[in-house]
Amino acid sequence: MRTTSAVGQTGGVGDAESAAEGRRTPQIRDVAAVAGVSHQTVSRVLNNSPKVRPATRQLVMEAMERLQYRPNRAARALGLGRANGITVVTSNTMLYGYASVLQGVEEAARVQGLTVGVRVVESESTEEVRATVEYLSDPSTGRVVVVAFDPAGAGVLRALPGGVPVVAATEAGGLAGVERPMIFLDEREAAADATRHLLGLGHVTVHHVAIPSEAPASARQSGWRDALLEAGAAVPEVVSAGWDARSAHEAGRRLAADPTVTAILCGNDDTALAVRRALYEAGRDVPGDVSIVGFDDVPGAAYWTPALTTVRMDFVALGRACVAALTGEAPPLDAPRLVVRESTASVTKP
Amino acid sequence: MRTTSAVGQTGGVGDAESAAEGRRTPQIRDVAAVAGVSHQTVSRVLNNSPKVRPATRQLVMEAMERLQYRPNRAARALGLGRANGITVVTSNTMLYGYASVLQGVEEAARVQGLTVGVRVVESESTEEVRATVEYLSDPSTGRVVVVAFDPAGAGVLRALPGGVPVVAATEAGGLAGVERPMIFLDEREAAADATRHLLGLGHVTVHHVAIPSEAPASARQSGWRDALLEAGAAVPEVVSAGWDARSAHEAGRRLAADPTVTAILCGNDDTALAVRRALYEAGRDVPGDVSIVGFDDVPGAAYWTPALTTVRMDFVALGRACVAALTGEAPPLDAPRLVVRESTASVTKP
DNA sequence: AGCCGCGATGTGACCGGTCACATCGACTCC
DNA sequence: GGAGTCGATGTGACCGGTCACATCGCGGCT
Repeated sequence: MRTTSAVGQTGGVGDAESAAEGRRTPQIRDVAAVAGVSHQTVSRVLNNSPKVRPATRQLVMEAMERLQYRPNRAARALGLGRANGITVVTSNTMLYGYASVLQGVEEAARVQGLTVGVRVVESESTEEVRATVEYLSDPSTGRVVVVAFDPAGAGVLRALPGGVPVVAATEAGGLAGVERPMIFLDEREAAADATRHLLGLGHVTVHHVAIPSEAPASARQSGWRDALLEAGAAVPEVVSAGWDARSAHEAGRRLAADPTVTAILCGNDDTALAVRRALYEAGRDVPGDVSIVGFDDVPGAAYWTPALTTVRMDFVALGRACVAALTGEAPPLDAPRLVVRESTASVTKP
Repeated sequence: MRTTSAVGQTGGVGDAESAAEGRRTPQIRDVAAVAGVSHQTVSRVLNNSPKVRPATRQLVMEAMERLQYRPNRAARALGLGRANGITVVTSNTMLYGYASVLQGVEEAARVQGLTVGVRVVESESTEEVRATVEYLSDPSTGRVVVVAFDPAGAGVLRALPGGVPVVAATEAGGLAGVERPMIFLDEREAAADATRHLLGLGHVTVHHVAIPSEAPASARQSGWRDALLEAGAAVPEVVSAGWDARSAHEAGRRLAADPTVTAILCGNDDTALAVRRALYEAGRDVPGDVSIVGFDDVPGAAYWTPALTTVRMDFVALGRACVAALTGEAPPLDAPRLVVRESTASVTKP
């Protein structure tokens, strides 16, 4: 790729074009020569500067088209001091919430002509966090979106040096003690709605299987608790599960063993799947014997058997909002909403 | 970020360090001054060149540590001619197979110190493909992995100029008429195994719900067909579905309406979910009345009710193999394997 | 008429790495 | 003992954009 620049050697427009049509990939100076302007004017056109006469802009655009010019992102990043792109830091790319945020970021970034990078932090270990922060400390990294739904993401957010332009997608309420722009879906009220929905069906109380959370009590959990207290219902002990199906299944088994359990609010849909399985194995029907509610509304939830009652979380919009916050003004997000389907029913027992 | 270089102004090691400890982010020339070597030697250390004496290397490393030096990826990409990273081109980031490949690429790339970019092609429209190819035509893009499971990805692969270093993750068998390195999971035999498994359970024949495929007949489909022919069973017409649950559900309804259907091989697990739902709505039990088999083995499949018999596809390994192919030698991939669970059973009807 | 202001454009240095080639010293070989 | 060789290191140009600042031309104002 080491080549010689034609600048200063071209005698005129004709020469410039023939040189540009050679093997070398054209650069702004070639475009400038063909259009009969300076390289700086070409740069201005590339950056949509308003200080270019329409006629000149047209000339430059035609030259770019003729030469099949493609801007070099690396050179731009170097000159600019930082890349014109967004790096998404996440602890996972496959789980529904995380993947959806990534999807939203990509959509929004692509529309604005920004590149998208992905960096996974596998755990909250000091070493992992340090390596990730080091990676992001390169000033040419550009803007960053940290998906801080869990300790790994939160750890990166806390350790990030001040100079890095960042927005975090967090759990509802944000992260305590972090002075960074944070955006989140507030499902607290929806969790309360779900709990009230179950109580309204005649359940004496509602149990909760919690998924990992950075805060001591997630919004899902506090919405649930408040609705129970408000209704004067007993607040059962929270059962905790991890992200994996196995631990959710184990949590489900514990609840299935207790005959007084008739309603369960699960931390997410994946958890609900495993809990439902555990209930099935214990011979308890859903929703005949036990009602369950999930969180997220994964694409297949409506096609479960029975179809899952859950809270719809628009993580894609969350991702888009993060990009908006990084490049301008973040729009307000719609609040998550309970979607009632078939996995919840009235208590049938005497 | 516009700053002045200290090169040529530093009088000695002491000066160099104090200058470097100033506000400016250090560059290799600062590290060189502190270590008492040339900037080129620092560059060699960064690139693990064997031509550096261990003692010298040690000196440079200490200087980097002391100055908290972070290499600038943009500058490196510019000098090198291309970025030291991998861009994943995919039509989706949320569907299981696509997300898994991305995960695998990220894992492998991170280990090698490569950056990972994501670019979504939403459709196979000329405009979308053109924009994506243009994006990738920037020489500073670096290496590319195209996830070509569908027409959109395949379109990009076909339109990509020759100079771009690329590897494609494709359907089994690769893409006809494409002269590019292609890597894939060959599930043909597993599809045949699944079909034989069902026939062995006493089913007269097996129906197939196909998901979108770039080839006229996917490996899943041909493995299925061959196993049927081999056993002398009738080959029913293939029912096609899209990626969305709705179309899979519709396909399921058509099959559920036919009382002779007792075994269905679904194009993937998501499809199986919707098909199972359609069977349920028609009052047909799984696996009592109808046996179903999926493809992929999504994380929750073992926790379905009934647990899904499916073919395990290691897409993460596929992603890792793509990176390996781009940076060295691609390892052989394990063949997909049928995992028998609860959704398949013997025919009980008289 | 002459001066000023301002929009449009041009000039040259600069971002922070890498590359090609020069240099230097020790060691081998005849 | 002098020339040749080779490994380790240094020097300066270069990658392709952007930035700060200079310049140019033209209309309005006194």
